[in-house]
Amino acid sequence: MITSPSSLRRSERSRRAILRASLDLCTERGYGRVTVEAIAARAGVSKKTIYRWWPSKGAVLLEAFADVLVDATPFVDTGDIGADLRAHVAGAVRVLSVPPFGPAYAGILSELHHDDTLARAVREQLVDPRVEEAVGRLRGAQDQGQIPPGANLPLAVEMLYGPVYYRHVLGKPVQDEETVAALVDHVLRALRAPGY
Amino acid sequence: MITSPSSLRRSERSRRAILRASLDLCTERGYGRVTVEAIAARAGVSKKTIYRWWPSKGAVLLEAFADVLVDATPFVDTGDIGADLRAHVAGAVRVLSVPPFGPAYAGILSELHHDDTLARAVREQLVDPRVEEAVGRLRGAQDQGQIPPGANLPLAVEMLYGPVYYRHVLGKPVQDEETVAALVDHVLRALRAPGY
Amino acid sequence: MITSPSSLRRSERSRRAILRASLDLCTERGYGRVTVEAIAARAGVSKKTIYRWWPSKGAVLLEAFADVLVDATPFVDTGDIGADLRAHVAGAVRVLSVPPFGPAYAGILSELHHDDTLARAVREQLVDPRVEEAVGRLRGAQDQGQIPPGANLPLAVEMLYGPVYYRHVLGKPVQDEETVAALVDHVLRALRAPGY
Amino acid sequence: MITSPSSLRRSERSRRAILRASLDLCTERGYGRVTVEAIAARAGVSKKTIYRWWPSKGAVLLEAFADVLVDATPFVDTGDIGADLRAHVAGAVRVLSVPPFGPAYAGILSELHHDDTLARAVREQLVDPRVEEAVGRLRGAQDQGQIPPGANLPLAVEMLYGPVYYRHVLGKPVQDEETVAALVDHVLRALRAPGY
DNA sequence: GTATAATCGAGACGGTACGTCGAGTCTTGTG
DNA sequence: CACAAGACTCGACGTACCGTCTCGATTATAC
Repeated sequence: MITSPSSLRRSERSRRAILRASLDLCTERGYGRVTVEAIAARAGVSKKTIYRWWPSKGAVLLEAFADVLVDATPFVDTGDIGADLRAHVAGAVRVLSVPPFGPAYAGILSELHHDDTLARAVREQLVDPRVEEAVGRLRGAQDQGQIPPGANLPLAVEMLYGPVYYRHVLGKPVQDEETVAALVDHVLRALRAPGY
Repeated sequence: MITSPSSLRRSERSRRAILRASLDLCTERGYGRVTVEAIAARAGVSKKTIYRWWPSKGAVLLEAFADVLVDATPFVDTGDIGADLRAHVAGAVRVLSVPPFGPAYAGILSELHHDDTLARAVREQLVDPRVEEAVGRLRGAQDQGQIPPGANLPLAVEMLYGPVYYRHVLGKPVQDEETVAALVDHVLRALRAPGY
Repeated sequence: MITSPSSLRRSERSRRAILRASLDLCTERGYGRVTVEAIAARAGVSKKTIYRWWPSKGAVLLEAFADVLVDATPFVDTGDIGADLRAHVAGAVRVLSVPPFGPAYAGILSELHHDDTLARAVREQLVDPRVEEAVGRLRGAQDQGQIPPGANLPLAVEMLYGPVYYRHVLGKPVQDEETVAALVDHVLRALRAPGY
Repeated sequence: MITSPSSLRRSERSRRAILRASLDLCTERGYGRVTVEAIAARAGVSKKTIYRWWPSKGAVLLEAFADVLVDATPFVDTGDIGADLRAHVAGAVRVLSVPPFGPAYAGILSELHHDDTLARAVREQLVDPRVEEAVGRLRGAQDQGQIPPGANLPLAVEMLYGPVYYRHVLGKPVQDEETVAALVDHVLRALRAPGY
């Protein structure tokens, strides 16, 4: 976690109340109206306690959000690379379409441009692991001959996630499975097309 | 425009000073530290004048940003769809890599999730026109037989812009022409691959 | 009047609308919430027109108020100095107890301490004439032997008006005729008591 | 006090700095040009702290003013009611003629007509105690036979304070001891004259 | 009867201050 | 010593009026 002041005296009770309150407030008012003061009041916690363990409200919500996303985007190898990619992306899309997670993540993303610490945390804890898993799965498919050698796998993953983020940020989130399927289909087609 | 009180009495002098000041401040301090107060002070203008014509600082910066982007992403038909798409996307990427436009646009995007008016303005003034032009150019290529009939052109455009936004939002903007070229190449390959 | 830019082209229509609007607003909202902008809007008049003819909102209300007060505090000589003083003071008290005049006058008084022009206008147009009339009437009574020679008549008048202002300013205005009568009675008794 | 959030955690340091700054600004600029912002800046205090403990700038200045006035108008019984009243009123007159207290009090009075809370505070903290003391002292003199039984003592006190307020509000403050002496003399004469 | 010049409505402008909000820090007293 | 409570400084918010300043569009004499 981003936390760190190293202490075992930390109150688990307070931590849970804070994460819970921040998600509740996000549901009720939307990310933009969540404030550290409101979280503290709702959780029955001192502002100081929040600042002691998290650097910003974005970090609080990131922690509250991360577990959910990790659970929702498992990565398995069924042998069918298309099915596996569809399941993976569909998991993310599904989480983002269930309040408060979609708005919360949009809110977190909105802080990245002025909060480098948070940006690094998001990349290291959320994005990179998922990208690497996806690249790894693609590489497995490549080894099995389902994808030509020399294919630009990182770019492929960006073509997969890119539209999801693009539409989420612009407020027209991807909602349906068909779009996910079409996306995966096109990416795989690009990789398999002649030209490498 | 987002503006509204519709008046011919509006001071062009003030308008220009405001747009200029907002871009300058964005360069000097970054989007997050630009405030309406600072814009007003820098432009030698009262806050009321800003609030009279724009609903938020995001709207001010959007207007300041829009002209530049429009100029930078022309759309021509050279007969070579690949070259045309590369030129178009590269124009956008180039603008976003020149301060203050990259940070400014990241900042604007960061406000969309809590400012629906601004979100609509961005879509209607910046995103949709560009997307439609790109779709139109692809349709032209389709008519000439360079792309199979039945190809999912809107999805293709999202696969083009998606990664650019994705990386811009995550703070790793696309900077080089090779990435743009590879992106366009993959998208076209997906469209042309058998399967439609 | 305080006015003056010397012109016969002045619109009587506007003048009346302004005075009317200012009294109406004073009734509805209280003096403190009357603003030049509101008067202009209510009267269907440009702010510039108000500023052309009056230096401040206090001056506008003074003009609206002055006529009323002058009519309400006539000064006659019935031969009975006590009755005359009672009638005079009671007239003022009566005006001040009818909205909007009481609050309006309290409001005007409240501006005197930071508006010397207005303070002079109030003294010269409202206070001094009334004081002088009262002193004159007392002097007449003195000539008739109802008051000893050498009595401090100006002080007597201040003892008459003083409590009225005192209570008006402190928000406990004199309302009843008995208080006025007692006041006049005591003042006359002071003047007639041995000691001069 | 007017204050209210009732706390022992209140910073005495800030409170003193605020009262001091408000009086200083009143001296330098006059009551009308004192603003909450200026008080905060001068006192090195945030506006929030001022608004936390006082409802308005008038309340701040009232508190700053009250101590001084209380000290300046002691009430003693020397056995000579005339001398005692003269000393009492002269004390108030003297305070009001020393900047910044005269202008400050005029300014406070000017807010009473649109600030009921402040009006009540002025009456309860400043005016009523002084009036009651004066009435009490007169009653003592009455008991000793210096004043006839049945005399209207509250009215007498208003005849004493009334002219002081009247002239203060109209910008011609009582300055000299002779006027005070004459005032007291007339009031006592009224009380002692036959007729009760 | 027209010039012609000031006044009119409307309302944008640069300002100053308002009173509120939230950030992040600091202090006090309790368990 | 972490905690809750909450006061503190700071800086920005968005609003309200101020008094000044163009703008045409009426007027209403003075030619």
